[in-house]
Amino acid sequence: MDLQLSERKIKILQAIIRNYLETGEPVGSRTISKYTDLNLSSATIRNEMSDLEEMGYIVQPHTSAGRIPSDMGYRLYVDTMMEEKDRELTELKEMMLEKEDKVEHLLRQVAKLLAANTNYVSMISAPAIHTNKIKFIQLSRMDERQILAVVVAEGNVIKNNIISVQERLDDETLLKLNILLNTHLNGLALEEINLGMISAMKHQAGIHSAIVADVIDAIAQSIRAEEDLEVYTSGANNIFKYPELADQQKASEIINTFEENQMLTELVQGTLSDENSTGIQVYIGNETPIQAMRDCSVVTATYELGEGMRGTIGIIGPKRMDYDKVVGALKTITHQLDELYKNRT
Amino acid sequence: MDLQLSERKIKILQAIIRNYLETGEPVGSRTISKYTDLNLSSATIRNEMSDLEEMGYIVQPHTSAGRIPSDMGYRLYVDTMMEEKDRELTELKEMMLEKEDKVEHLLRQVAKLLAANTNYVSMISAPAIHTNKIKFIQLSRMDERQILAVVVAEGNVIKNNIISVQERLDDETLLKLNILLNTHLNGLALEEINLGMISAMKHQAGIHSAIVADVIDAIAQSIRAEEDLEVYTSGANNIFKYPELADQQKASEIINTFEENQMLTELVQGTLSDENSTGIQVYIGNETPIQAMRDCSVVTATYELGEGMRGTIGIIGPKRMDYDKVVGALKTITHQLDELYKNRT
DNA sequence: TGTTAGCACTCCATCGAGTTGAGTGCTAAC
DNA sequence: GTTAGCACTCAACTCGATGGAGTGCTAACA
Repeated sequence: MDLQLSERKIKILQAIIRNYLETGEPVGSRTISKYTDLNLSSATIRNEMSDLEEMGYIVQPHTSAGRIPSDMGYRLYVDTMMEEKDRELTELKEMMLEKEDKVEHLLRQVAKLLAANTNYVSMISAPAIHTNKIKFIQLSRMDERQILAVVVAEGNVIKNNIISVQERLDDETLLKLNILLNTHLNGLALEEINLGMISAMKHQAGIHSAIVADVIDAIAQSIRAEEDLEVYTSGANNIFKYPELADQQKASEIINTFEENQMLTELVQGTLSDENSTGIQVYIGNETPIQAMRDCSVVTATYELGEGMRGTIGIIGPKRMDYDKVVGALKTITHQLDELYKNRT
Repeated sequence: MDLQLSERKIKILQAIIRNYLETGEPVGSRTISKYTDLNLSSATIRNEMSDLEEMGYIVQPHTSAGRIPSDMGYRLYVDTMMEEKDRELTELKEMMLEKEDKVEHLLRQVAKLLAANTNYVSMISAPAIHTNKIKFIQLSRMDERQILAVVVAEGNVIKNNIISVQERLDDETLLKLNILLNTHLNGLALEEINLGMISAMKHQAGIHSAIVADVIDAIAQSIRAEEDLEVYTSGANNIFKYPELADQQKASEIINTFEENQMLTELVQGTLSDENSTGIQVYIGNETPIQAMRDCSVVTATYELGEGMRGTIGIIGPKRMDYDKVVGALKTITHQLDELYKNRT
């Protein structure tokens, strides 16, 4: 048997997958024979299907049932046969015109929209601040022993931090510290802050060097706290629309995973670190790093809100999800998010 | 038939409910006859049960099945027969010692803990800021046309707000505005800010009165934005542990409700506005304002984090939830949250 | 040599009949 | 007022029969 896929085999495989994506039912040889332009009898199709099964692209749930795509089959489909559908998400455009000024709200809205449009579950991670530049820092005194540090980063991401200090601070000192911090740190990405700078600042702060240390610690910490980054999900109940995911065992597991968004961050990290051409990644079944989602497929994309502010947006659905549509939708949406930022500045 | 419940009927009803809460199965006359100290034959129990059914406290899922409590039966139980179990939530104490400084994180933790301990779904609303006093306001300039307003309220609740202004502001003016706002507004609850004050401030601001208006608008808006208050839920997948809630239709509906936390706020509002003695409210089945939860019971409690900062904490579970335990746990937890605040200040 | 028709075979899904067991309501006796 | 006894009901389960979709194989055909 030739291990190479003939043209005809590809056509048949494609037909099988397309059909299965639509119906969710195993597809038999007669269906293919009838609804393709191949003009082959079901018997011939059967032979070919037998080959395809042996090659590992399709499987039979049981003898005397039709075939369904294997993970490998889906993979081939996604890699080589997909035809993206460009879906217009007009609602998104409208929504964005409203200029949600809270990034968080915007993202939630996007997630919601995406879930509603695709009938899958959507997730979206807030853009990671640590790739981002500090716009300014503002220290204010709250009371005797506490000061409030506000860090504003490029893209108007705001972090608040309450710092407890040992010594009392008068207004003048606070002002000086403010200036000191801002002159040194403004415009820097958070990774760019190094020990040399810190010690220089400490030196300049003189007797207040302890506070500088505290403040920088707090800033660093507030950044690190962001490491377990927020991930919003939407449309979790959509999984009930797909019988293969809707049984209690699986549904419970999946829902739980969404709640423990800890796990989702793994996915996000994976997507962010990966630098492939399109920025879109597809995890089929067991390819996903999340055990609970072995019966799902996950499609993720990276969006950018300008200068290094990157987040991840993703769709989780059954393995038989409409990849064409999903990839198209994700592309559209990331593109529109990019646009949004451009218009904003 | 006497409409008054005899001592014996009460005992039987109580036994039925207790048993049903434990097993989740309809309970028959023989069970009661055996496992109570009433020493009555099953036939007698049957007669009594027949009465109880006629009175509406119990129902039969079908002829030839045992009885289960009706909403009315549960109601009677909760109102008069419950024996709170004081559960020690030691983990909570430990956790609180760590002094999570972000209120949000603390609340999420509490929700998680509560869900894990009860095996029901928990929800918790962030404390409403609008019952709260302004500690200070800090305006900083971000760039030409934008200023950042940080409002810190009693209890260290922090709101950020980016305000776009028409005119350019120099540092001096900003400083003046800062002082102006703080002298007028510090220590006030947000409802206490009235038009008189605002016009006074505008007057003092002179040519910058437009900005004062902008700022106050923004503050008011940031407060109003808080109206659709955050509600965190945890343990959603616990509903799958109760067959009466685990079927697709219902589970989907319930999960969806959690996501649209819009709905939950209704519940929260209801609890917050109600001023009954214990602060604990029990909604059984159809009593709940949320249609999707007609097969659930919801128990809510109000917690306080000092001076007017109140939020709601709640448990959602099947109607046959262990009310004794849940009410106990909620009391413990709200009490400990109160304690926490005391130790903090 | 590739394609097709035909046929036996497999296996799931569905349906109905029969069985079981828990539980009731009623009646008559205590 | 309480209890024993009995007929009755009904959901849940088991079991076998039936039907249909689909396959694999073989033999014939172009």
